[in-house]
Amino acid sequence: MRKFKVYIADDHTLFRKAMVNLLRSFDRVEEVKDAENGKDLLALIKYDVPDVAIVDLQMPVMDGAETCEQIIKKHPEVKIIILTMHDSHKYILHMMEMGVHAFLLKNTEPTELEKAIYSVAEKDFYHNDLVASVLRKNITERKTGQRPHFKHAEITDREKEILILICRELTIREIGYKLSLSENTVRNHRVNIMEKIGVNNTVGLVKYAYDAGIVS
Amino acid sequence: MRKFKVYIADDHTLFRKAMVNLLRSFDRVEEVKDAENGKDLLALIKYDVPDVAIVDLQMPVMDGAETCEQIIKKHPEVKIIILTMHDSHKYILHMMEMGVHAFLLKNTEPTELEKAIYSVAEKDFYHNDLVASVLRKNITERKTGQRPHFKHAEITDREKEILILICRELTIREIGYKLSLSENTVRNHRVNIMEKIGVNNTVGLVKYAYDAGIVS
DNA sequence: CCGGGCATAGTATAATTGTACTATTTTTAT
DNA sequence: ATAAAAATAGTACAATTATACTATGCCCGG
Repeated sequence: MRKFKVYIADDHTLFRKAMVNLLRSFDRVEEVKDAENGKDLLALIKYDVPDVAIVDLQMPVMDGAETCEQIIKKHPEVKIIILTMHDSHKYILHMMEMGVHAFLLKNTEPTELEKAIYSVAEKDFYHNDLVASVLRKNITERKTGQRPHFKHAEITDREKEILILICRELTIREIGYKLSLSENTVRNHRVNIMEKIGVNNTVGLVKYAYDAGIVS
Repeated sequence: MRKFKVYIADDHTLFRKAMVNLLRSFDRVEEVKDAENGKDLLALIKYDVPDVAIVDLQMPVMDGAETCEQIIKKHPEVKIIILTMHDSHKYILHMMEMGVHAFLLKNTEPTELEKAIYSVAEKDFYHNDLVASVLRKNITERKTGQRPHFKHAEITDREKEILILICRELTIREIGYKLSLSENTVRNHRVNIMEKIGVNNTVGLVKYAYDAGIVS
């Protein structure tokens, strides 16, 4: 039986350290390292490549999506398991397209995590209910034509910057002033974000920002 | 050296189970039980009273605040440690008044958690930077008169109901229709919530709901 | 039985957000 | 080098939210 090297990135120290304990208790995990954000995880990987990387979607400094993109680009042999708080379909689909190997909610059982680790390491993908529901929903929506064809939730850096300021309770005017932009420009970015993530009001924006780990 | 019984409530199974492992590794912790929400925790306590209860602030079914209120009322001898994701001052102050014994961010070191457990069990309160900053900020705000005197963040049930619907991206009109209320009534509730929690726009509302565990 | 908080509902106005476009320049990727 | 994507800025109008009040009936605790 092969044994695996597993790295984990999560900004919540308590959770992360507890997870390290848990992972070490798994029979076929032989080495565990942890990082508190995506950047540090990448540094670890550069130094020594693991079999599996467990990445929290919600992280400051470098969020889960960006981290995965980097890992896949530089080390495609590393299998990635995403941990997420909420089963927000939008970016899960996006990340599946990116080539992530598993998605787990933070309220799964430890044994399921263990299964997922072995599955991605050996069979490349771990298929669970979360993934199934995302796929099903995507099909349904495409069929009924709701949210026409799912514009990818690929927020640009500028858009992310503005989203963060929105979440700091700044108005369009204040953001314009802060970034030395016309109010119209800010408004346009705002609209573009809303279209990309498929919402139509402020509430949707803030929820997305939370769920995607853009704000914490 | 006395040893302690510790219970933990958190809806994220992975985190909770990992925490159970961690807690069991502490020298002076002799027994650990876990519950996935406030209700279950109360049931456990009813059956057998622990020395310390660790409660996640963000929980569905019965949120942290409500859970603590119940514990303090029925079992004042149980020491309570609140775990919170974000250092949102507002309800920390409120919960301090309620008589909670410690506040820890989820990104503290395991050793600090250990210290906190022993401290609350023996000395009744664990004082850390988070608590200090909340107290300091409260003093400052009272002095400068911002947010006049801190109206308690005690959202009523009706208000909570409306807040939840706001977070589901419903407009005032839609909420009014859904609850068979006048739009004006809904608007008034909305304003009252905003005043109670000290925000002045939708973004603040949604962030509060997230941080307080009212929505997940 | 009385005050206070709560839920209800109203009026009126200001401010901000949401929708729907066009258009120019800059940056990026092939 | 060129096409696509991103960032910039604009106009105009509709819809919603935010602010600031008044007012009434209800229920609960002292």
